[in-house]
Amino acid sequence: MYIELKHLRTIRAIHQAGGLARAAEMLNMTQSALSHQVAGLEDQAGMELFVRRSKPMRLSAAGFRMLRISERILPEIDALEEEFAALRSGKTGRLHITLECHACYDWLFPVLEMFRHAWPEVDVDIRAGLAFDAMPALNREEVDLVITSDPAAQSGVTFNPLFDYHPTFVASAQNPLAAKPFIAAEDFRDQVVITYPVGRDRLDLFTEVLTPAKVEPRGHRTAELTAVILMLVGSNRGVAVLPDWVMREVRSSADYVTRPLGPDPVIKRMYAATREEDAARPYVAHFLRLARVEAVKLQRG
Amino acid sequence: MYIELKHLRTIRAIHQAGGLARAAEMLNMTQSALSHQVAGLEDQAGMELFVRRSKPMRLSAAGFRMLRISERILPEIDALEEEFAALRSGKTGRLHITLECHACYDWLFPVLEMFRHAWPEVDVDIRAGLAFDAMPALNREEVDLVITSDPAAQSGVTFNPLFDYHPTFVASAQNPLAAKPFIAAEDFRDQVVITYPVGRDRLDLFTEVLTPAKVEPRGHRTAELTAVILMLVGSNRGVAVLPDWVMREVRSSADYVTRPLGPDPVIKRMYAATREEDAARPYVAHFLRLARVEAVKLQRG
DNA sequence: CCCCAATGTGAGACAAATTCATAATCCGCA
DNA sequence: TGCGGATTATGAATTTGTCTCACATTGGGG
Repeated sequence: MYIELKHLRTIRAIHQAGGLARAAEMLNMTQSALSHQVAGLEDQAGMELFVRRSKPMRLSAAGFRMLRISERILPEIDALEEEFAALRSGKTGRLHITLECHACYDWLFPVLEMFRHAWPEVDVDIRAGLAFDAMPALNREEVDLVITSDPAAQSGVTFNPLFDYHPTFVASAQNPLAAKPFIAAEDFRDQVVITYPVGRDRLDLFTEVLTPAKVEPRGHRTAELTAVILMLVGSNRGVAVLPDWVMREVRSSADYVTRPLGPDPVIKRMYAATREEDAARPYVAHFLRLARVEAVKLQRG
Repeated sequence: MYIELKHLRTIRAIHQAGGLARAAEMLNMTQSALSHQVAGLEDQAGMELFVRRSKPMRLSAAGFRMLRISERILPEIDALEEEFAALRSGKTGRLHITLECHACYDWLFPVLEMFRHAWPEVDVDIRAGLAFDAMPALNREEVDLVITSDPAAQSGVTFNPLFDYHPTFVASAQNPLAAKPFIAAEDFRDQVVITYPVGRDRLDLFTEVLTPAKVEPRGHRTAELTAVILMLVGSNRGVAVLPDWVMREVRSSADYVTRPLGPDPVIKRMYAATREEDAARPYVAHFLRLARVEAVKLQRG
């Protein structure tokens, strides 16, 4: 027995219109077509859905059950169609974000807060756990936006610059390196470095400084949270390299020193990668604008 | 845009099977057919419901929304189909009852109580208010069973006998008529009669006694409830004619007297009218059996 | 880079839905 | 009770849609 939505619409229309002929008009078809359709439906259902003893035909008991189902289901379908219309017009959609930049959580949350307020219909989420190969996930539409500082050119993907930052050295004021005006690769040889627990290829300290100079630090420990890293640094259990804007609170503290990486200061750029098709969506554009503004605020302290 | 259940089933199948080819197999069609169908659906939706960048194709964000709707709606349809199967096999159905016999409420409720226990799936109801032309309503399938003592032969309707009863005179022990062994039409000429508030053509007192004898009682007042009628009779405000079994509690009371209508005692038969097609339904047959058993119990007191 | 598996495409076959024309019913009214 | 209008049913022809077959195309893994 193959009920279709067409049948539910028919049942509802005949009930509402109070007769087959009027219902046919309502559904933009001939009375004959509807009559054939009803006959087919009753044949499939194996019972009469209408009472024909009286002339404008009416629903039978079984027909009423079907009507009740119709009245529950058809509005849901209508809602789906509306939702699709909204999707097409760009008023709604999905924005699932993943970060390759571990420190960026601090900066992302306020952005998302503002965004959700402006686009309540958009399905926002942060997808942790697949940060390792974010770009393929972007391609497969598992996520819609990747925060990354590594713009590996790729067809179909747009890298939208967000802001520039300096990977910056931070240490306890007690640390001997506090005496130096800038920090070079060699300086890390007898230091314990503290990083996020991710691969070296995704840590500025390694990609920009240590790996090119082939320097191995004395020790390496990891911490999930930026605040924990700074705490460990503050108690001189190690040193770290973090984006400059992460240290906005620490810079004014007497317990810490921050130093540029040198001799030439390293400058990196953070990007929001999106699929090309999505870049045109209004809410994506709005997210990027919000992100840039928020980043500027952060850097100014 | 015309979404159909077919499409919802397709979306669900492709998601479950994890690919179009396997889904096609699951739905008993060729891969090609499903491909065409999906293309048509996406065309109608005006957007891609699947991501084809990866090889076994997966749902896109929009596709997932449709999947969620599918998972809400399809089980309801399955439930409807099961319900229809039950209707066909006679395990379930509707039993809307109307009474032409006003006194029968007292007797019907215990029957319905037992019936609901035995057939919980059957939609039972008592339809008041249309008692005036119950038989046409039976024909139009507005009700499914009519309790009546007037078997007006009619095509398509079966009258199932339930029990015989005597319309019986009841009066206060103070009433002069208490002295008579039986009550005749003439005896009512100086009495106030108390009846249910329905037309005379549906009151045994009139149809069987007064109207044939062309006797008009001194007065006529009405009451909705049997208990109220008996109360009024008890305080000698009038006399009444009710089915014998209604008086089971009153007969043993010293305040009342009950007398047959005479000289020849009137015997009437109560019927349950059903449409012929319905008489075969198992739950209808069961209801009739219960009704007869209960009636016997009542008459024995 | 090639091959396998998965998906897309186009033409023709087939099935289903629709229409047109007309018949059969029912309803109300005189 | 019979008549006219309204309502539904039916049958054949036609249109529309869906499926299949055969083959092209495209990713992904070795």
